[in-house]
Amino acid sequence: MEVTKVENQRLAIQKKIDKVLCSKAEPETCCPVKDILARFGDKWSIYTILTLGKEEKLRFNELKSQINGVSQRMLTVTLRSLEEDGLVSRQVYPEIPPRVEYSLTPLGQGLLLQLLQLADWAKLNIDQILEARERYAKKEKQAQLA
Amino acid sequence: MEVTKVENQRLAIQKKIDKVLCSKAEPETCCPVKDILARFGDKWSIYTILTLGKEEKLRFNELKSQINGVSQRMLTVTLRSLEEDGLVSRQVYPEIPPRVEYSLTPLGQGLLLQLLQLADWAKLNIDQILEARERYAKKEKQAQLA
DNA sequence: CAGAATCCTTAGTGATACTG
DNA sequence: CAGTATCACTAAGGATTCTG
Repeated sequence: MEVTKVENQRLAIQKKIDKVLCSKAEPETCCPVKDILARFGDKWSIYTILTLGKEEKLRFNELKSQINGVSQRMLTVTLRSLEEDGLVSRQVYPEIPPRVEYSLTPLGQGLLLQLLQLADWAKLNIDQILEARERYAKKEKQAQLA
Repeated sequence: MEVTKVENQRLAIQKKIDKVLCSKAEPETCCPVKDILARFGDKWSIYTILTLGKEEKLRFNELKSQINGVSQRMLTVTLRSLEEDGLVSRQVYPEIPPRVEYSLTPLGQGLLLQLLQLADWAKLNIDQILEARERYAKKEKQAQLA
């Protein structure tokens, strides 16, 4: 019985993978995971989403000062691409000096929750990963000596 | 009552973000999410993990033929980095011709589950994202005409 | 078969200067 | 303030050739 259960779980996973992993043709829009990952797989998107998640509404320079190390250019590029995907909304107030407020859309908030879940897993397993890296580094060293 | 509940949820999220988002110093090892994302934010890692998740054990060329478009070099690089993090195990059989079998470690299987969860979200929301992109493209076009 | 090594192209990123 | 435009650099990725 137990064995069948595990077996069934395995099959369910394989089935899921098959649906997610469209192996051929159209590299775009075909694999939704890949497409989503491309959104925050870059250097600044995660930080931007997390920072906006904390504060609800932030102006350009507020974001820039809270995201440590980002350049003006890259923040602009990142915000544009997030806006393009409907994850961030951009509210322009036609004043002088100009004021622009950024915030997460409901869609962006949904993604934020996914990121936080991933973060839970990451925190739970980061030590294992760091250990694995050390082990690997040691093995490398020994291989070089030989 | 309802309001307080929502309010509390919001605070819980902000707290979580604060823990995940270490804003200053040590860019490495400090933000676990970023660190994990760097693992499969690249071009081939996800495909590799998903493909290995389907088949349990695969040889180098089997992987290469199943991951559509990957070069020999990039597959090697990807596998090495996944092995380094303890996500993939590499079993060498000292025969002639050589045989090498790759498989997910328990840690890698854990990450696979996370990826599949993300995939669920992705599939659920990909349409909204695509719509947002179209809307954005239209707005861009109109702005250019003006 | 499973790669290592090399070279080359280009996309991502960053610094700087300028503008409504 | 909130950008845009330009240039320059680096690293990711890919094509090819060679090997135990």
